[in-house]
Amino acid sequence: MSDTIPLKKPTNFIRNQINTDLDSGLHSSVITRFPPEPNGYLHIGHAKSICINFGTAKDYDGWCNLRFDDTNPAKEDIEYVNSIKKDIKWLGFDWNGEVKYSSSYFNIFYKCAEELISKGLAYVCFLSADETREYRGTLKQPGKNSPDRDSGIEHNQTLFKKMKEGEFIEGECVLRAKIDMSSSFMCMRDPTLYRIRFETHHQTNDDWCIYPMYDFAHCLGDAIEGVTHSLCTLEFQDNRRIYDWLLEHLDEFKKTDRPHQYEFSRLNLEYTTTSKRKLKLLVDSNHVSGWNDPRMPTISGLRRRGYTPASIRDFSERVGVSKVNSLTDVSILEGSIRDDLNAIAPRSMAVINPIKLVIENYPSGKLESLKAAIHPQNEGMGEREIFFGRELYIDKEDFVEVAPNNKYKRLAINKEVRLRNAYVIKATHFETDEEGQVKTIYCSYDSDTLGKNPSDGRKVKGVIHFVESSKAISAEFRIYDRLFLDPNPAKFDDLSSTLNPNSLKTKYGFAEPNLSQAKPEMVYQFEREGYFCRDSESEGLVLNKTVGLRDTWNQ
RNA sequence: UGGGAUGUCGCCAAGUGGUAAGGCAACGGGUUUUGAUCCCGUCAUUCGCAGGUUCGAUCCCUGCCAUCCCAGCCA
Repeated sequence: MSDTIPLKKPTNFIRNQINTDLDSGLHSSVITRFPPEPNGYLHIGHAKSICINFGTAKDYDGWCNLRFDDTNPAKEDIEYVNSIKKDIKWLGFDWNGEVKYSSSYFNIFYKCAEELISKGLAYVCFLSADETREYRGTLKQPGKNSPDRDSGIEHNQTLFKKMKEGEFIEGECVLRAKIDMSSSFMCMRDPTLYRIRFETHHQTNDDWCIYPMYDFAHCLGDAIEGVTHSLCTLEFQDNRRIYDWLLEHLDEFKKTDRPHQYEFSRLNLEYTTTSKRKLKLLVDSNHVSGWNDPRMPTISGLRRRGYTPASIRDFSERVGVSKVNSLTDVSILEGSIRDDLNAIAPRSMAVINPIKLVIENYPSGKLESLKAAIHPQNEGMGEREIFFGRELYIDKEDFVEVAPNNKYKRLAINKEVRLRNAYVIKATHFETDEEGQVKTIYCSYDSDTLGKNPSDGRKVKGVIHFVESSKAISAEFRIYDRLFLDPNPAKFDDLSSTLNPNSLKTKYGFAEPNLSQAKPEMVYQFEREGYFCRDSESEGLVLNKTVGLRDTWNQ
């Protein structure tokens, strides 16, 4: 799956729009952009947006710019620009040319502001933040004009220059567009274009003390870069009015092929949150070990958990693009990762809840070296060496004293079962400890069943996995579950009431000896258990469970 | 009577005046030294509701209903 391009392209409203624009000749190429604010780590929701922006551009032989929307130095940090670049590359996308920054257009933005002022379309307003709010009116009542709204053009030119020169203190005044204080779109009631911030910016240092607002900077950045289709999420639908207004009122950008904004619905995934604030809370309160905790829906968390870039791209395609508010079933994500991993993950055996099994008719001291396929459906992946001897470990879950019904396929007393890649065995008796827990299982094996079925025609239905005790290596298994109990944690202001106390279970068991060579983030399929990858932040052999195998076994 | 959006199978999601794609999940059956994979099959007389236009509507019109977004000098 990893590198195959689907023959059938998905159809969605964005592609329909692009097709229309290409057919009409409005645009001859497709240019998109992914515009993260460097104030946090990327998560699965961003991944969807990345796939849409980069993926769509690529499919149309266009390109996508990576543009950091860094207009608020108070909240942003270089740390995030680095992690964001890393995550996008890891997902398998390349941006066009150099990384772009809104901040590198600050000079152009400033000139645009001057143009607006000179056209009488912007003014410096001295209302306080509180007064501005009062003047704005409410959803049902119109606002009222600022006292500064009709001050002269030249006066405003001087004032704006003073703002830039640092002659006003933070909050003393702002530059506002002169649009319509009675507009039904709140964002059109003379929106703020520039505010004063005496902050050092990670790209422009102390060059500026005035910073543009998102609504002002975004459309201009798009226009400067020649973006054709500016794709964002639904909550910006109202903002489209200011986006269009600005581009229509600036001489340089009022062109028929100017950018247009289209909004799609953001990703909501069951049992997870994509709220940066809530994610940060989980980290700060130590409910998780960090931003890359394998339970986190961050790109770095998914990566550490064993998700592959291909699986995330596939997931993005499976959920599609629309304008409907939705809550996506986790099984769609799990389906994507299982499909990818099933195709590429080397097979291995590991015992997570070990219990000793002794083969009484197998010679003591004998150790056999056996071959096992690395991938049963892909011989090209070769074979691996596994060991077999008198004492093995099997999983507690694979043994009961008496089988509950005739569909039961695991080990029970007097029942035969195949040891995966090895012999058929039959359990004879077992020992328990003081608490009555099964401690050791004794069995006999049929020496004539290696690589073949019993010659007398006996049918052995069940297959269980094992690992030879002297060669096995100890391993820690981290079994993850959803972080929240409620499928829609967005409903909760306080997430603590819906936190899943069992989102991490640690088990100590054994793995095949060759697992000692496992590289971090390399995913294996432990047969009958699921997919696991070696943890990238731990010293010993720590295996993170990516996802289990599909389990259709119902009693 | 603020405005902007959205409502198609349990979850995503195409379609659009000609009689409902696909994926996930689920459920049957087959293959199988992973209860996995793979294969085959089943799964919306119906498109939020109610009217209307039409030979014919999920698609057009009208009216309802439900949900989401907007009153940062955040993005």
